[in-house]
Amino acid sequence: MPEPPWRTPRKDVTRRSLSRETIVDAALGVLRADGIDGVSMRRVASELGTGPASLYAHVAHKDELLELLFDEVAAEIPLPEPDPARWREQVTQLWMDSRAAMQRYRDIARVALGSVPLGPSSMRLAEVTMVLLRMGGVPDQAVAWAVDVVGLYVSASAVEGAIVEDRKAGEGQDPAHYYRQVATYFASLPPERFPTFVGLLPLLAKGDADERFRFGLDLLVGGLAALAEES
Amino acid sequence: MPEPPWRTPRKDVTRRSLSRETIVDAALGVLRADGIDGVSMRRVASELGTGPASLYAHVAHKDELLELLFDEVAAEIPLPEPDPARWREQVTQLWMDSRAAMQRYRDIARVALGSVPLGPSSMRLAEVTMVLLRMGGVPDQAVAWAVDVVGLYVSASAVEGAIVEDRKAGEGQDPAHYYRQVATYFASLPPERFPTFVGLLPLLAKGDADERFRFGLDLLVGGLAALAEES
DNA sequence: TTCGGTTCACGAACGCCGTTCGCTCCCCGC
DNA sequence: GCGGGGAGCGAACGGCGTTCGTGAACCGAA
Repeated sequence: MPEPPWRTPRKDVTRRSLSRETIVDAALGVLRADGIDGVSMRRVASELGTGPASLYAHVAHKDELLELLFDEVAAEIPLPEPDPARWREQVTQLWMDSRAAMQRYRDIARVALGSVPLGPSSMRLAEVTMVLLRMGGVPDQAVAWAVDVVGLYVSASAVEGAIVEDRKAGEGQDPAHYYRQVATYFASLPPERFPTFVGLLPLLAKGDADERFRFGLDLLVGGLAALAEES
Repeated sequence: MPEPPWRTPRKDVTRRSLSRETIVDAALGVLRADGIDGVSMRRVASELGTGPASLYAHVAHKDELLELLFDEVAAEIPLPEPDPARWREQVTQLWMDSRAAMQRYRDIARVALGSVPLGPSSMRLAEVTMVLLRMGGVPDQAVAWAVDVVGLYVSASAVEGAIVEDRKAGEGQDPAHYYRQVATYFASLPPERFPTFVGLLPLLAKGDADERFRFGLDLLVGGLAALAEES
């Protein structure tokens, strides 16, 4: 039913429609579609049919929005019911799940590396991690530091994964193109200057991102287990 | 000696004055002064008395400039003369030196996490790392993956260090202000929801950045050494 | 020595960005 | 019924990376 033309047109959008929640939801959508660089105040606002200024009533600045976003992702990480007999398996799984959750949201991990995550879900994650490690007999000081160290490793790995994923999809259409480029570069290296590197080339490319992540994770968890035993 | 006013004024800057080297030098200066966010094409150009367009004759885009910058920093990392008897000590030192070099240039480490460093100095670093690990008897596949994993950890730790450093210096003048803020937040956490976290609070704050970095590094190197022995 | 071509320098502009200002208008409590 | 506070938002500020087109400087050939 069209309005008579002499009526002053009213916005059909219900007023008071914005909220932290709707904003974060919209931002999550943009994040999934275009990655963290796509998440601009303007873009999120236009997704909600408004301008960037409107967001500032609900969010102090972009960084705050990004932290809310990260915590939303952290909320998706499944937390285990701590079982003393399987602590090692459980921490490993928890951290693999953390990385997987970040990977699902492109390069959201960059947020974690650009600030100390202090949201409720991030804190719960830290709490559960500590419980598991303590249960395994890891010394308290090591527990405290391990949360930090492993968080760093998991986030960094997720960031790297997102970059490679983007590079594969970027500009060209052939996902293998990026690998071929790097492989060509490596193959062109002077063997007399980089003998070991060139010698290990086939092994460098081996394994997918998950395997390589798992390798580092096992080193860290193994080290923590060793600390637990010697104490 | 002033010019007669009827002469068309000439630029007193010698033409052909720009080069990759002068640009990278200027950018390094900005980096030290204002961190990576201060390094904009405009800022670097104005440091050289010109406009941003002039840089594009020597550098394809900003990312390329940042990679050149990173490699310059990597060149400052002292490389050891490999000694089989001291391989473990030497890798540890090498990685601590890597982190220190990045720390000297604020948040340059963000560049390493935002791309795979392939510059000559970065490659030399990888080569030497591999030589040391192989010398220690670490299995080849582990050597190949370890370069990646440890690089991630070192860079991530440097990024985190730079953030904390910036937060300490940021806006307020009191460096302790930031710590007090975080401590207050932690102290306000409900102990019934985060019992372990709150219980370990004193230990979380313990140790400076170097000690905490060293902790994670020892976990990784220890894990690699264990792999070396069992093979 | 002159002349053409190539290369570098660079002013101006395009289309983004985060954030602020100030105005309008709605909703809630009185 | 009404006043005040807060949400919504158009416009603007100052910054960004990058491109385009113009012009000056240099170099080799004629």
